Amino acid sequence: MPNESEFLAEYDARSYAPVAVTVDVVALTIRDGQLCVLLVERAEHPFAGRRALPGGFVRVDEGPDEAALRELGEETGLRPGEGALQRVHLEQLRTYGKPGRDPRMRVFSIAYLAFAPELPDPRAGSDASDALWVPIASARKLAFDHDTILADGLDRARSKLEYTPLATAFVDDEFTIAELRQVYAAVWGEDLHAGNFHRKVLSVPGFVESTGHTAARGGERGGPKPKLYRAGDAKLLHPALLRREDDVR
Amino acid sequence: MPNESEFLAEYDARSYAPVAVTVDVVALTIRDGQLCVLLVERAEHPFAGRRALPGGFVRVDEGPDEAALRELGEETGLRPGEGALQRVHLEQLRTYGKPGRDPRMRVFSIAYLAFAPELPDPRAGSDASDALWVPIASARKLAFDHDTILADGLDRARSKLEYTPLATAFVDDEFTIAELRQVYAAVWGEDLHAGNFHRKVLSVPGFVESTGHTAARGGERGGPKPKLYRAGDAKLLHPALLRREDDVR
DNA sequence: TTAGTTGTTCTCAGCATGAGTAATTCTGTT
DNA sequence: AACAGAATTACTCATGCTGAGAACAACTAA
Repeated sequence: MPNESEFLAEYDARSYAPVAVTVDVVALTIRDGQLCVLLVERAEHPFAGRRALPGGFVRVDEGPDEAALRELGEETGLRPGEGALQRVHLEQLRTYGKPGRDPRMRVFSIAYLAFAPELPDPRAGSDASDALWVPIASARKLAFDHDTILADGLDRARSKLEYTPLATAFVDDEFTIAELRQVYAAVWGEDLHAGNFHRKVLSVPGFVESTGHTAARGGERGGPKPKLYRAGDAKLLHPALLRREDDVR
Repeated sequence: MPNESEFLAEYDARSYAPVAVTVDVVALTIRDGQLCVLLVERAEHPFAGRRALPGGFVRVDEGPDEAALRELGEETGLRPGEGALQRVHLEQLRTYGKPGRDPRMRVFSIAYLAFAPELPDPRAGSDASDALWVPIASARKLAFDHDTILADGLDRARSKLEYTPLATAFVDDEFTIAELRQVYAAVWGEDLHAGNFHRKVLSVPGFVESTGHTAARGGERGGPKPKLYRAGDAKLLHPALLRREDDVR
């Protein structure tokens, strides 16, 4: 059996194949009741002028998770550890690595999915000035294979709402049941029965807990002052909040 | 704006960081009612003598999916396109890339999950002679971070049985309801109520379809000759076949 | 004040589930 | 040849969850 140093030598030889590993982030938020994704306009070749998911190289000293959070912070203009950025939920989606997906060289892209409450517009004049929130209906013809990545991310987001309390990542710390319902409506693209949703949310253990507070005022067009809730400690919803069969398609 | 060739030059400079991309496969099958995973014994440094998930480098001319299928074929001794290997279901699990997870260099490993019907033992004397099926209870202390990858794979497999017809990937082309039930029992590690399972499987549209045939003989210890079914065309089970809440934990 | 909207709670029928029972058909053994 | 044990399949029944609709009160905008 060869010794360890011989193996390391063989390794180094193989490793010099020109391979890059990047992260791309599908960052979702809800603005004005619409599900939106964070996109950047590419200034560089290839696909200059086209929109793309924010992303970049994974540095030698960081893991993919850290790289994704860093990229998200850079593009939104929020500092890591800064308020709103701490509330985002980040999870790995999947990795895309077919030969030819980047015309420059072999690139493996680890895609991430981020759920954020309503964030401020990326700061003008900063590095992030080219980033913007785009309603998903308008997010088409993206650079590289980012259309596919976005579609996969939306699929994942829609099904995660069913069996996890992730909808709470889209709203503020204190929220009303109606706000939570609007998250489901925006992500699933369908209206939900207000009464049944109310009953369901309150009956699933650990989904939400009461704050005892009441909102300062009712809805814009009327209605009583709703009660306020915060996220519970459940990681999984039991029983789940399932979509209607026709919508799953 | 710089032109494209200037960008390509900048790219080449960055790309020579010593980075490798591999695939690792969590291949599951059921043998004698036990859920088993395919493992190889490492002959080389590091972790020589320890067991590990089968895997290897993604070649320059292939995508990650192809690489995973090729590795699985090499380790099981089955040729691609050869009978049993065509029936395996293969899906990407997630990518592991924390610095230091491989002591030699920076390695990103794209993990795959494979579901296979009972496969023959890897051929002795072939390249795959060091591979073997191990009951998951005995698959511990694996090389690298493969314990984590295996655990993630099992989580995924268990929850996929709930809402997809993937259990049919563990059985032969024609199977009985009882065989299907034993798949669930083995993967979830709990016994299921035979009557309710029967009713449920037949009531979910597209899960199984009748072949009209009947098994040649009853169970080993008695019982009538069961009817035979084949997998239906559903990709998702509606309504899902949910685990009891206590088991999800 | 009025009209319209919304939060919240009920009611009710339908469906799915978990648990148990029973008829029937086998296999292996006495 | 008979028997015991076991497995498939089909039931029943009580319970709980769901979707749909209705009711009521609280509130906003006009």
